[in-house]
Amino acid sequence: MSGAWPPGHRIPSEHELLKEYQCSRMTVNKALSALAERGVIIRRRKIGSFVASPQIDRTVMDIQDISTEAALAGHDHSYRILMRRIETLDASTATQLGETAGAEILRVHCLHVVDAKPIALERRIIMLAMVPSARTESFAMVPPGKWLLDLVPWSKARHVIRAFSTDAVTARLLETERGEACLRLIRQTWQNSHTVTYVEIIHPGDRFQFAGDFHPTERGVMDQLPRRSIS
Amino acid sequence: MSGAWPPGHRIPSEHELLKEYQCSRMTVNKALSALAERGVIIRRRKIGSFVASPQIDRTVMDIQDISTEAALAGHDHSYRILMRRIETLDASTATQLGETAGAEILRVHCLHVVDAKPIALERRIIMLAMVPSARTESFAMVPPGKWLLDLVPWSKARHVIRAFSTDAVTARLLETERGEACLRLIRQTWQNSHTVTYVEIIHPGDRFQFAGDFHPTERGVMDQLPRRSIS
DNA sequence: GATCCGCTTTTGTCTATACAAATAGATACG
DNA sequence: CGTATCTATTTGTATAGACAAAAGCGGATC
Repeated sequence: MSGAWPPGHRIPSEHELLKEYQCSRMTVNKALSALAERGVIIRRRKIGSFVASPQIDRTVMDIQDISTEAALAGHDHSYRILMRRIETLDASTATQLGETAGAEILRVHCLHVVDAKPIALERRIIMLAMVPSARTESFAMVPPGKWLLDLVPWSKARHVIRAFSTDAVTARLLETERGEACLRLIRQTWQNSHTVTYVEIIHPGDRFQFAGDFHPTERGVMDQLPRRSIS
Repeated sequence: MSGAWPPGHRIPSEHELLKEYQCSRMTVNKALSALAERGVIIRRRKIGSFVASPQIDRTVMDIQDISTEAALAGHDHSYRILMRRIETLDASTATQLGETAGAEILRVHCLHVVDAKPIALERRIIMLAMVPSARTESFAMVPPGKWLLDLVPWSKARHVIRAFSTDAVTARLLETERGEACLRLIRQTWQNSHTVTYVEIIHPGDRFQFAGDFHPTERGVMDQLPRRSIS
């Protein structure tokens, strides 16, 4: 990490390292495997281990549930259910989600308020086949995001972040100017290749950002600190 | 991952698993440690291992160099250097970067064009103390992002994604409407706690998004596929 | 000269064993 | 009853040894 060995430089073999550090091969191997997993080095049998080119900037972003996040940051969070309706999936939305039309869904719209300011507008679709208990849940006590995370395990998630100019309705709800730049986070969550939920969360651009740190060396690539902060 | 064990459920101890799977404890331990590193389970001595609550959605985003990315996607990429100037760091920028004022920097502005459409406006600061060879580099052949990645190893990076309404200058360069919502990616890269480069990349909102997938189970959390796509 | 075979190096993975660290629960003690 | 100590369990980490898999290299064979 000092940069003394440039990308492509061959690092000592396990055998050389175990002599240098006076430890067993398993120990050296574990360390090098961890580096390889983090993409710091590349290893090939018979060839050796090489410093990887950091061509690809990987960053780990924690995109948390809003209520949890606000609580962690010591902010006051509340929310209001704007809409809650059981529908069947129309053809175009079904295609978008990769599901079949006609499936029963629960549509929930929800406005999140932190420190008396609207911070997010959440538009969510919950597949009732995957989450039957949502049918009778009012979300009066627990917001839908948190409720789902606590209850339904998921095996795959996809996040997309886009920019978005507010339309009149969104601007009014978020108490911003119409046309204001917003961040739009789209998340689809699956369990065994079935969609569990699809959610669009719109954040006012002047009050929100997503952040991620990447430190290849520090213990636990996944154990990094702050990701998304309320500004 | 099937969901049969809900979050908080205690999974069998290493000793029970090695009996079940007829393998050594090291093998079981390696598997469980890998799951713990990915955040699928939580392990505590004497207590046991438990299915983690997937409260925190982690997503890995590859935020690549634009030219590399365009090449991968089979798009035609070109760029134009708009400005290239050696300056000294003023007080407010120095504070922003966490560096000391007066340091020599190279400021480079660059417009990236993919398939004849402007796709990104890059405003970059390179710390000349960390990258002395940048002083004589014209960036005529290789864009600054790629040039830096190939040459200078980094040990830490921070990414911030924000929404941004274009001002008149930016809108003209990106050939969009003024006030159009844009994605603004800010990246600061360090080498041993010294800033190497700071860059702001502004993407037109209608042509860009950031995406990330997360599959906790699949081999290599870091080996996932596409992150940022040109739409 | 081309192809195949075997040798060597290096990583990948497993086993069996050992001891350390954390800590819940039981026990002893004041 | 409260506190300290002991014990058992479970994870964390290390060692030494073994064999497998990939792949470069050299030599034998045709």
